[in-house]
Amino acid sequence: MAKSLFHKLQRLNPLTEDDFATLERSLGATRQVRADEDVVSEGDRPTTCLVLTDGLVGRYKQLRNGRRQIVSFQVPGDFVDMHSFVLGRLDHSMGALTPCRLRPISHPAMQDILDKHPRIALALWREVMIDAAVFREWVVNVGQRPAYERLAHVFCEVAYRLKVVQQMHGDRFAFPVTQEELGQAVGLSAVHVNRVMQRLKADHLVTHRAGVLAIHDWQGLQTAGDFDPAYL
Amino acid sequence: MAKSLFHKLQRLNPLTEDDFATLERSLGATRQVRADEDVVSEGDRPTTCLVLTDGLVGRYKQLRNGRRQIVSFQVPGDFVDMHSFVLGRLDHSMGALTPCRLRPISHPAMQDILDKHPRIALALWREVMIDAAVFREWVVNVGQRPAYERLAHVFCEVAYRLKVVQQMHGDRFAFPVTQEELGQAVGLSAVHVNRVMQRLKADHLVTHRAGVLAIHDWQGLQTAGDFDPAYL
DNA sequence: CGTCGTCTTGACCAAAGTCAACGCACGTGG
DNA sequence: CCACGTGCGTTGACTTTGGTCAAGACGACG
Repeated sequence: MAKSLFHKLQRLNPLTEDDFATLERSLGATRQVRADEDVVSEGDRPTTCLVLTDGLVGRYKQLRNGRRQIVSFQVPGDFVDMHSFVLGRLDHSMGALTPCRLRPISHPAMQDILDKHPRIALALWREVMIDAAVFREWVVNVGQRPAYERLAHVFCEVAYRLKVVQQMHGDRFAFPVTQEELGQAVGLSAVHVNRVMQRLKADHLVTHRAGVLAIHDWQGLQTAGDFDPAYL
Repeated sequence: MAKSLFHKLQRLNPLTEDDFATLERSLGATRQVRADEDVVSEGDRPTTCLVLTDGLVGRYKQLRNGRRQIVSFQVPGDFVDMHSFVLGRLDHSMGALTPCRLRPISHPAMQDILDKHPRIALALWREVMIDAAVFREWVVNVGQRPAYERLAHVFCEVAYRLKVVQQMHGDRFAFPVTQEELGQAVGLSAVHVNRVMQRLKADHLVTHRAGVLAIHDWQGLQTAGDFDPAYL
């Protein structure tokens, strides 16, 4: 069983040995996706739900004018498309930002879990609701905060979520994302992201080098980003 | 039974007479909320879920610096806080933008419905997932679209959702929202909203007067707002 | 060693914000 | 019934934030 998934679910609703055994049985063979490839695409009608076990994926929407907006980052342990189970057709795409590994759960198997394993079901619904909370927070971030706060906030969120699944190592974590992509996540141009990153570094809050993000002043970063993890 | 709720659920997953009877029995006494009052507040731990039967409410988050972001509009027929059922504590507030009427369903009653009435349950989960899709679209809207498109897009969305619950009358619907509030929804200053509204009017797309929004060119508005209802 | 993608920098530009004043409609109280 | 206050919409002048464009540096990799 993927370790991240374990930590994640334990936090949402403690599960029994038996629950985990059930999950393990329901998970299909690992699928690998190369960086910059789509995991799923807008318009797809998947027949499975996917669990991200390794890597970083970006959920995004492509606009007609060519721009794109990343609407969330997904980290290991995330059930990455519960909507496909309920809604069928996807309204957005998900792209691998790094090489990824995912494991599917067929929709029937998912139905079975929801029907017969209430503890897992509750954990899953909690996850869905928290995802929604994350989207709301992103609306706030992009809608109201200036560039500096905006970036600080995203870093806090990702760090916090990675900590839950034990993917933070000390004050640093793997975050091999270009400034272009960062810009697409926070609604800024790559150039502006660049300048703001320099300010964040000058203020001894974070540095981003060689695909790893190091947080030098966690408290300061939270303050700068107006970050409160209550929504997570 | 509230008519909007009926139309809404029929669209999400057709229900039987019996399902509706169950719902009707589960709904508590109507609660009235005056305009500008909060329906629920951040930090609350409600013991009921609420169905909006009349009026318009804005889901919002207040920032420490005093600004606020409206993250969605809720229209009649909406189950307005399913998260309270799953998560307990609210991460945001909901304010009545107009006088509102709401009917509660206690959490135990909700549990009962989800356990024993799979058709209703499915409709509800679809609604939850569509809400999430709306949040995603708002991230896109606020993150990538210029002011003019942004406003056009929100108008399209609200119109579309009101149409579903039969609250559009011809090309117009009640939308008694100040330009200040509109700005809080799309991440613009009230002054800028004002100027853009004038352009929208000059372009014969919409007019907003006396609390009603009239759409003069539905096709044009959709194009201007880069609106595609696939996510709803 | 050269190429490609990303980061960096500078000069300039445009969208949207801010501030302040004024108009207008509505409601309240004298 | 009028005078005034209040909230909202409107306008203008000015500022700021962030966008765009273009060029150069840097670094990984074939």
